[in-house]
Amino acid sequence: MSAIVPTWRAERAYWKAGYARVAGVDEVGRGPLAGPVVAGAVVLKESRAKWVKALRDSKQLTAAAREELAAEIREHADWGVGFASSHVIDQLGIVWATRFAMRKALLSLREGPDALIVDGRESVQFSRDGAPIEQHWVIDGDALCVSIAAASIVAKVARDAMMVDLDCTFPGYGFAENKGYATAEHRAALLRLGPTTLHRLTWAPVREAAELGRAGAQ
DNA sequence: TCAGGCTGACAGATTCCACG
DNA sequence: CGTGGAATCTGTCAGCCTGA
Repeated sequence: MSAIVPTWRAERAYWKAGYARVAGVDEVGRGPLAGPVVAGAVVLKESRAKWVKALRDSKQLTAAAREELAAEIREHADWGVGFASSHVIDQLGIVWATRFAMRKALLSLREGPDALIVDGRESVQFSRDGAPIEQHWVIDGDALCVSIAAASIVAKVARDAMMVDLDCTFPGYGFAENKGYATAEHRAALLRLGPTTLHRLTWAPVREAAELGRAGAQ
């Protein structure tokens, strides 16, 4: 992994153009077999520019560093998270569920944003009070853009906490460790215990486990 | 000309291995 | 021990190609 450091370039361009509240948006939890997809939205202040040193792609941070940064973001920035359950993912598909979670994250901000910097490839137009919001999509944005990196950290920490809680509700799958991802242990538990309401039934490994469970029961 | 299929690029993440 | 790269898994989408 090259040492790419996120920059304020996109935010500064918007600030210069008169957009005061620029929200970075990112989602986590697209790949797992179980659990929700979670989106984060963060509006950073220009005065917090020192964060550029600490903020990186959430995947490149240790869990402790993520927790620490998430606490700082929650204290000093306007932030929100949105969820789309596994049921919504099965109903809408992962892409629309992701957009649904992003919309909820934006709605949970204290104030509506003037402009958005969104991780990914342009796929949807977000709006505020019925009017389209100025938006800029950045591929690999969590590694390139500070606001998106902050949003990815908030979303990741929120989702991890949720999966730890759900580990108590659905013991035996190791959600606290695997966060719903298809580790060998999780796959083995899926075959042994069958899918729960947390599992994405449209995902092939989950569907196969459900079918094997049904065949075994017959 | 148009519909359908294929391919590659993109998103999320984990695991394993090599290297400094 | 920490870091980085490759391979792996999931799904969506845009663009190109092919055949009717």
